[in-house]
Amino acid sequence: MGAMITSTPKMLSDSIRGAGLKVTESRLAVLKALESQSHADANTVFDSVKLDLPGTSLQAVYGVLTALTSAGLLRKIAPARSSARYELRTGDNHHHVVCTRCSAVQDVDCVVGEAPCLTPLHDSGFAIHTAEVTFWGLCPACQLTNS
Amino acid sequence: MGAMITSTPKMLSDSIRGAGLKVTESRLAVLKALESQSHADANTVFDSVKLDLPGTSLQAVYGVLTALTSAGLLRKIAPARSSARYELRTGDNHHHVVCTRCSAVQDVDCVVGEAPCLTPLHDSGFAIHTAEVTFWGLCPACQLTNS
DNA sequence: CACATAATCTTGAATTATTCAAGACAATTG
DNA sequence: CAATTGTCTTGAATAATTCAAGATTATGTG
Repeated sequence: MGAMITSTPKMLSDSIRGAGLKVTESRLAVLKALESQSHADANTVFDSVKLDLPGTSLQAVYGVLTALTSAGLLRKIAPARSSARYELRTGDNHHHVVCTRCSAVQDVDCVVGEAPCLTPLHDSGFAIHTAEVTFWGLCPACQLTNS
Repeated sequence: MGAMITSTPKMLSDSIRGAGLKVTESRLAVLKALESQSHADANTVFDSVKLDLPGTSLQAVYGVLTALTSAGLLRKIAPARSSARYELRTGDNHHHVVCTRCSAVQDVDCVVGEAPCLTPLHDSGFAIHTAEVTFWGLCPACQLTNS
């Protein structure tokens, strides 16, 4: 579960280049950060990136996250009440559980396997391209806290 | 679809009181606004409310929306890239389609009837109380616009 | 119905996440 | 290695939302 991917720099470079983007230190660092810590928000990614590249600005991280997201390398999730989170786009079909209290995010596989809820609708008039399922609840740690 | 509800002031008052809250002009006005325009954000609700109660502040609207939401009278939805939207809690089980371009929101019934995707999971360790499905796509109007 | 009390609203300001803009700099192409 | 275009840095702006203090009001009680 949440198996940590450990890509080589070359693999990361290739995926960035393959998406038609220039390969930069910042982009490599952001991908690396998200490999070790999925569902991180911009600020958390920023903190990780700074360890390797102290000169990096928060705005650069925002730019990289936006670029990689629209290139399809990252997936952005934005649950209510918390800042946007990012994860590597693995291609598998999973959803998220978000803690109502501390905003912790965890992956969950689709309960029903083939994701029937995600079947595109044709009667709405919308041209649907994505579906997203978010579960809300209390994470194990917050269940132990009273009130 | 999206059948407009037209409650009497008495009905609205009763539901507020029934939720253990004081009945105020602002709260009645917010509920009334959301009856005629579902999925409105705080600012839109504010504009509607001002028509009846010119002295109302935006902060009051935020307060009312928060109070009514935690009392269970409203449901708050917060799709990525757009501000939070509110709708009357009707008790039925429906989801939302959000336009990727203009952020329009529309209700959709659960594709599979009994909402299997919403079955609480027990293996995640989370105490799940809510599930939310959001579809993303282009609304009919935006499909006509060229990129 | 007047009062007390606690909830609610108003006004004004602060926060947080995120985006914009202009110029400096760096990655790819040839 | 020079040209080009994309990307990053710095500095500031925006938008949504929240906080705080005092004024006001809804509601239960006498």
